[in-house]
Amino acid sequence: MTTLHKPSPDQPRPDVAARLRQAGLRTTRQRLTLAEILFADGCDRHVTAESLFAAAAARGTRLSLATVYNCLHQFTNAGLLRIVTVDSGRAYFDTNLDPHHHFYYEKSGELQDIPAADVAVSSLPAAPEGQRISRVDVILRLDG
Amino acid sequence: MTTLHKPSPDQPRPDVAARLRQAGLRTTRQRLTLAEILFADGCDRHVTAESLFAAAAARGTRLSLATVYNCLHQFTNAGLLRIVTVDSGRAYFDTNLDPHHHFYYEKSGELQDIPAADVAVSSLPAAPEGQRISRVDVILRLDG
DNA sequence: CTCTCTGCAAAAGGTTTGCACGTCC
DNA sequence: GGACGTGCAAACCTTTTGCAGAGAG
Repeated sequence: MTTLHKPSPDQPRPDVAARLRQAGLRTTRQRLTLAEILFADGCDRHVTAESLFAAAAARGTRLSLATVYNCLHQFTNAGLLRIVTVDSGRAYFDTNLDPHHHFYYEKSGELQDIPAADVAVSSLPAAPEGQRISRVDVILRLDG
Repeated sequence: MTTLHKPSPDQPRPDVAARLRQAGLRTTRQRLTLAEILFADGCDRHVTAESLFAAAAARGTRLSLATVYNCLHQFTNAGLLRIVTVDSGRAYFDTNLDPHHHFYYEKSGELQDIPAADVAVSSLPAAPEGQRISRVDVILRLDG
């Protein structure tokens, strides 16, 4: 049996904990909570620091906003998240690591994935001398 | 001959002043200075509020950063500029209004235009129900 | 003369940092 | 026990706002 004397609301699933360890991150309570929210069901998520903080608060975990920022960057550096830049003033973090693109609802600030296959970028210019293209971002802005 | 008694360093060219008036904006000293920097030579420019502020200061015009922000938004609303979002935390303004895309040098923060013709986006997904695609942004991120 | 723009300072986000304390291994 | 993470508050940076005074038409 597992630890029975601590029926916390953010009881981590083993795969989430393993995922953190594989990424070289210690499995602290706060990281497990955030990882659980982000990765547990395998769905693609787009979060901001603020929205993730709210989600953690909603499930009863007490942690500070600074820790959310720290964890988001640690997860990003560990290759568990990537940053989507669609708005100067707010950073979005995306759990979907495969190449893909985004719809951005400018009114609501929502993001929606577009599978890479749905956008055919058939020709690209060469990178300038001495440069390497690290990523191709396609953003379809929706004004409705 | 034109006004000789005022050899100011930001003597506006007539076309810049006309451009402001056509856009429905009063030709104030500050706007003329900024418009001169942005539009005078017809080259495409990418500025941030801070860089434009510095450019204005460099040519000896005294104006406040808040005014630069105000003017940038006024120019944008008047259709003289557009915003390029490549970095959450800083807004770039682009004098090139034609459809086109961007190289973004992540190290230096520089932007470089890519003509629309150089990027062939041959298929796009349909906009979600009730939505309209207001813009397609393609950003090629360079890490060098 | 009126209406709008500007300047300033202050506030408002969002994000980062420094340091003492706590906790994972 | 030692290294690493966390919490808090304060700092930071970019951007916005409110209001009094200046300038354009």
